[in-house]
Amino acid sequence: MTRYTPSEIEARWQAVWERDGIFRAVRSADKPKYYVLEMFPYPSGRIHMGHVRNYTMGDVISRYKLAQGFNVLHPMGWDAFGLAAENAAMQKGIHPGVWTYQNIEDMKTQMKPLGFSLDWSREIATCHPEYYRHQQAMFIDMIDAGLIYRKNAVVNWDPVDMTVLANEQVEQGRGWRSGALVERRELTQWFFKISDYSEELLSALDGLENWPAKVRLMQENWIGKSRGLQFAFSTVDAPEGHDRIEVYTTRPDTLLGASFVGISPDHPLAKVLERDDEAVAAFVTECRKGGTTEEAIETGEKLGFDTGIRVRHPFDTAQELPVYIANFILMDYGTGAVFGCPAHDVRDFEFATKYDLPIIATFLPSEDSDENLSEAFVPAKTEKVFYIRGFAGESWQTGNEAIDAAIAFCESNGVGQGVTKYRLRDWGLSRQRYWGCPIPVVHCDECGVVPEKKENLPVKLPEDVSFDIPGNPLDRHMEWRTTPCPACGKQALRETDTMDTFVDSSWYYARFTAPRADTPTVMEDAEYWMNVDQYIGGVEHAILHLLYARFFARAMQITGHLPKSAIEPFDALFTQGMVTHAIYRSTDTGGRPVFHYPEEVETKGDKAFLEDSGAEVEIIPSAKMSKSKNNVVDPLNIISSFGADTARWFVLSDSPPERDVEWTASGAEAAHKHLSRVWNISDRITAMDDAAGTGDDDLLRAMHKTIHDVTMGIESFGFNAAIAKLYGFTATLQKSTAGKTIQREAIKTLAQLMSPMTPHLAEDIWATQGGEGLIATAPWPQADDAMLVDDTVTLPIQVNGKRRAEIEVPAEMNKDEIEKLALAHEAVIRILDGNAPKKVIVVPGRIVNVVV
RNA sequence: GCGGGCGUGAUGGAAUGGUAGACAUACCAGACUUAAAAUCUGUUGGGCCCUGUGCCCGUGUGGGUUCGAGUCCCACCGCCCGCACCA
Repeated sequence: MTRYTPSEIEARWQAVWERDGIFRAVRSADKPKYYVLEMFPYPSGRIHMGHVRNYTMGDVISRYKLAQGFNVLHPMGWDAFGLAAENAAMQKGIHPGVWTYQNIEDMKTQMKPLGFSLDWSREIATCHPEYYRHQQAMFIDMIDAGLIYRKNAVVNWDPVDMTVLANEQVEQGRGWRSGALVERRELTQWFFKISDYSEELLSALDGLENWPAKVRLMQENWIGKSRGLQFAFSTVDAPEGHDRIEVYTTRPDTLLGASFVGISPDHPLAKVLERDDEAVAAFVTECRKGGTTEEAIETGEKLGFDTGIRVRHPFDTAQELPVYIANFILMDYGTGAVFGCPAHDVRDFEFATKYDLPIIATFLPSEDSDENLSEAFVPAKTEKVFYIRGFAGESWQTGNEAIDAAIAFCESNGVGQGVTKYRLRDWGLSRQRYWGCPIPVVHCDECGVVPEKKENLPVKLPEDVSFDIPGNPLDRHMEWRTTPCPACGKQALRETDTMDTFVDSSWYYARFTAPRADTPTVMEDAEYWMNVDQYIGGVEHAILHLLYARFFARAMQITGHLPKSAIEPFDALFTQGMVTHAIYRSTDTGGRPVFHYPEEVETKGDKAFLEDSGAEVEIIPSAKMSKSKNNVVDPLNIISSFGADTARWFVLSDSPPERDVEWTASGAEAAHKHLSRVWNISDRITAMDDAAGTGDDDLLRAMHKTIHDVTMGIESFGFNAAIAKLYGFTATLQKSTAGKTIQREAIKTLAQLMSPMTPHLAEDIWATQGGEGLIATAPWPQADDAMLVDDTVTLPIQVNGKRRAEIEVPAEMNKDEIEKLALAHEAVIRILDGNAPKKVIVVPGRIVNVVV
């Protein structure tokens, strides 16, 4: 009897895999390729259970595909630029580069014991000049291709991180990392022309069948396509140059319900008025402030200022509408001006009520409805309504029909035109930070903004910087900044902004296909390895990273860095859930909450007690692992006490992969127990003598069913269900009295089926039982269809849909005979009580239903 | 507000429209043990008559489609997520 000692076998097999280089990906024309990628980590220095879960899922796929004979690419790298490194530099006085590279080393040593099937020879770090020099080269190519431009823009300024944020990085008026209230600043910034690809990025979503519908929908909403009418009101008493106000509306069918025109505080007309009128200036200033105060965001009070200017209604020039400056109108959507139709818009209704403007219904739910509305009437656009002030189409029609008719009518009468708009803005990429990829341009007094020459790349970050003063140290580094102009050779200054770190992660998947190449990519490699067949990561990247990466693949195709076939870089996407843990809380004498680490707590049933004092603590169920709540479980502790295979098995076993899984000590122990049990079975089989046993056929049938079920489970990301089947088969094998040869075949197959999840244990059993070569490269077992069908099947008999009896029949028995048998069953006869059945439904192999 | 998802035992969760609760946890009982741990075995949705190889109810609530619904359709309730003054 030997003992399962994961620490010993795991290290041993990892060494063998590394020695044989079996996970090294080499291009090969005669093998189908499979590219599996997990979202690469930020090198914080510590791996956590979320990493373990994410990379274990990828590893299951990778090992499974390898066993199926695919040429698998499964690389790993580091999303290594970012603010945390600078914060560490400020707090601890360590250079961001030193901190980052040390963290990478630390995390690698923590990841290696998990035994992932990674090709470490392709490792990349985005902060390495060998990575970012290619990013700089592509940046220059993209400027040439017109995909990047510079403009003066009002930007989101994070006053804590002292940098600009993209619109996507502002959440409810706050910086996504710092949580600080974002201010508005006007700066000259670099932008990717992602908005030019709005339609393309939207319509291509349809082709991403193997993406979660949820993610596609989130992107669709984010791109925010709308169809509407753009037209101009002519003004009365307006300042010069403003004899027209362009507006955009998605509800042109409500044009006859217009009662005011609203313009943004940032509208050009508002800016003109602001200059000459103190009251306007005061109001506009208030609005700008108001946009970012917490109170304004919460209450959302609609404020307006009557400019005194009037506009003429396009259909009836005698009708004049007032022009308000309103705080809720955004300059960067549509034209920065709207017409208000209070009857059919909740916000306009609120505004009209406040400023005593008319509320004019254009349509009603029925012909006899009251025209005087007490609240805005906003039915779904697919609902038929009755138009009392329609001007195009039928009286009874849906909103959509009316909108189409209204646009057609307006176009043919010279009132504006139908326009499609998108919510998606261009992606501002400039960041006023040190630890990022330098933007490779030079500012020359003579030549203006000039891209650096490609032969001068990389523009490397200077090493000698200090972080004792807030702001970007590059600004202060005159020696680094001063450089000859690439165009005229005169002394000029480098750009000190660096790129948003989302740029780094927008193309790393492509770099992995040729990680050491002198060019950003190599066409043959990209053509062979792209696309990523399976991408796995957190749903938190559903919009930002995945949208940027999709855009970047297109931009790289245009600039000749990716083949056309790779413009949608991720064929299949899987978004996995988090690892959660209960929180253990007590209160101190001052009534403040105290959070206890799981290892300080002993659980008994549904109660938990502190190990040292025995005091009971409150259990708060399942929350995301968080340092502030002390509900973290360190993977390293789990590996040292149970082994990597246990950690891997457990994170897959308890919940479907797309959902959160709660880490529990008992669950981890159960996983470990199970692996020991498998080990012991293998041990027992080894010690068996060769005498014939009983039930060989039953064991083989169970084995083939398990092969079938587990294979299906892995294919469909049903890892938890696959594991349940493996538990079942283990129990069967444990009790089996079959002969040694058959049991040996069964344990070897079990090891193979487990090998994607618990590769070390599987490898060891394989070797012990005389498996050929490594289990990692052994061909995946095939289920024999003939073995999946039993000779006899148990059919439940229902009467009126309720189960009443069971019969055991030969599998190939025909319907008529089954029906006869079922009707002859005593329970059925008793229930029928002499009555003839109305109908008997026989589903062969499934069920019999007798209808009375 | 708009969009989407999900509601199944004490718990995590199984279930191509076909025996609801697989598998695991927890609990309880038993074997082994001086004892404990470990290991192994067994029970566990609720109720009724406990006589069964018995009957009734049961997948958030109410309705519908179907021979048959956790699964499909409609309405409602609850929870979760995304977006949000988007014209």
